[in-house]
Amino acid sequence: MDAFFAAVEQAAKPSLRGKPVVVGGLGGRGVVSTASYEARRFGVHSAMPMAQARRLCPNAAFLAGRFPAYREVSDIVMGLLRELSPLVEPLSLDEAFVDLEAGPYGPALAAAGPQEGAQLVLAIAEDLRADIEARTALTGSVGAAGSKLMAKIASEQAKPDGLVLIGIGSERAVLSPLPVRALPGVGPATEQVLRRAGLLTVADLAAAGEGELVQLLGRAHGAGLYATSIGLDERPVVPDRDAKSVSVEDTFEVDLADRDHILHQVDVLAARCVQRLHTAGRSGRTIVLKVRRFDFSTLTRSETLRAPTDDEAVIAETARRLAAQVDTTGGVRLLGVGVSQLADYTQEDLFAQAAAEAQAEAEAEAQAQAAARAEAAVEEGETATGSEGPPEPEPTAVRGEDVEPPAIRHWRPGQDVTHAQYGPGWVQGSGVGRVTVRFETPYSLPGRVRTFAIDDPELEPADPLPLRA
DNA sequence: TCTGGGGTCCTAGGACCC
DNA sequence: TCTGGGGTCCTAGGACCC
Repeated sequence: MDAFFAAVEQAAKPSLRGKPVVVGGLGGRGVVSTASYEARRFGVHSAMPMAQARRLCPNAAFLAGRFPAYREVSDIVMGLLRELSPLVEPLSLDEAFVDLEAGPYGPALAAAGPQEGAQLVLAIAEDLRADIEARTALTGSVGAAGSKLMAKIASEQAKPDGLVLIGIGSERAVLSPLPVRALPGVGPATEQVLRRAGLLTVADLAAAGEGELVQLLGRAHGAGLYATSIGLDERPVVPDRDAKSVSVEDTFEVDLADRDHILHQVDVLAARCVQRLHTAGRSGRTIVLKVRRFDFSTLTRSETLRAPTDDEAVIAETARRLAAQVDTTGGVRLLGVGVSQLADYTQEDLFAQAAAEAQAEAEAEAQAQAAARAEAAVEEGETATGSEGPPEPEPTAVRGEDVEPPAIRHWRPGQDVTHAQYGPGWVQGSGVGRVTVRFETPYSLPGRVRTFAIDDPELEPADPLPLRA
């Protein structure tokens, strides 16, 4: 999808169509998620600090993201892709690989010669783009080719609102003149290494040979990049990848200096992480704490438990223990809590959990016996919570902590609202006790603006409207 | 007004084991 | 007695992607 978040905003908000729109973190430390093409003309791009974006393009609309709305659109688009094949591999909310040969067009594609095959693929892709536009009011771009690698490159060339097919056999001709940076997996660091070795284009990489690239970049990266440079990519399209980790993190508006403050935030993050873990129905063995200090130096500390857990108390306690190990003098800019080594069950799966704990205990006992000769294990702090106990892990008591008292209403730019008298609209801005709302919908003409007191009882948050009625 | 948040994969060293 | 060799797990960090 083209400039996805910004395009959703423009589709939802008629007054923003054709105008620069920047979606991202609006706080002092925010960065740009997506800039509309109008904003890109001013030099605004993803990952740029929001402050810089405001300097470059002060007249843009700066909006906080509305992820539920983006997910709704994404679901529609992914659904259209799944009509083309069961093998759909999403890369993000707005991008996916589709293996057409595995779908209803597979037999026709297999039977067709190269020319007819290409024509058929182009026809499928144009139909898809039309369907996307009809269903979402947004434009998408399609890259078609014989591998993920080339399809990705084709889609880059197709943006915005385009379609590019790279024919079988023309891979190397397309790749050769590209700068190395155009290849997936080549970021700033790799580009520098290659540039110092005099390798600027993909043709240079192919000419250098696998040996030299491995020398420069290491085993996996070097060999992978060489294969890429000659257009070799056999990776299958893999749908439904299971997540391998779950994490949450927060950058604070002001660095945290106080230890108790830091530990409290670790608790808050652990609770959010566990929430996500529960939603996913997973548990994990390794707890990771991430700390970014005042000077942007970033470190992680992790601890692997004997068995997977999704218990908030265990995860929070572990994260706090890890936090106690790091030097936070000077202040902390970001904290994160994550869980990896995920397993497929939750605490509700008592059988599975009991089995895992029994096994873990058996292993621990075996280890203890093997180590019987050695010194008394001092470090054993892990409470062996007996799985015999009353199997009643109802999620009752733990809740209270993260329930905040109803705060003063906070209106975020871009947020959907509805007014008892004026109907649906969105927050254009707020401050000094007032909130400005533009009353328009995806299907209306550009609407007009009205200002209210922030606690106006007639004004309420609302759900996003579909982009197509 | 410097630099988000959620991920993936790879490397490298040390522990530990056979 | 000069300390092989390989496999796996754990930890920490870094590059990269959207």
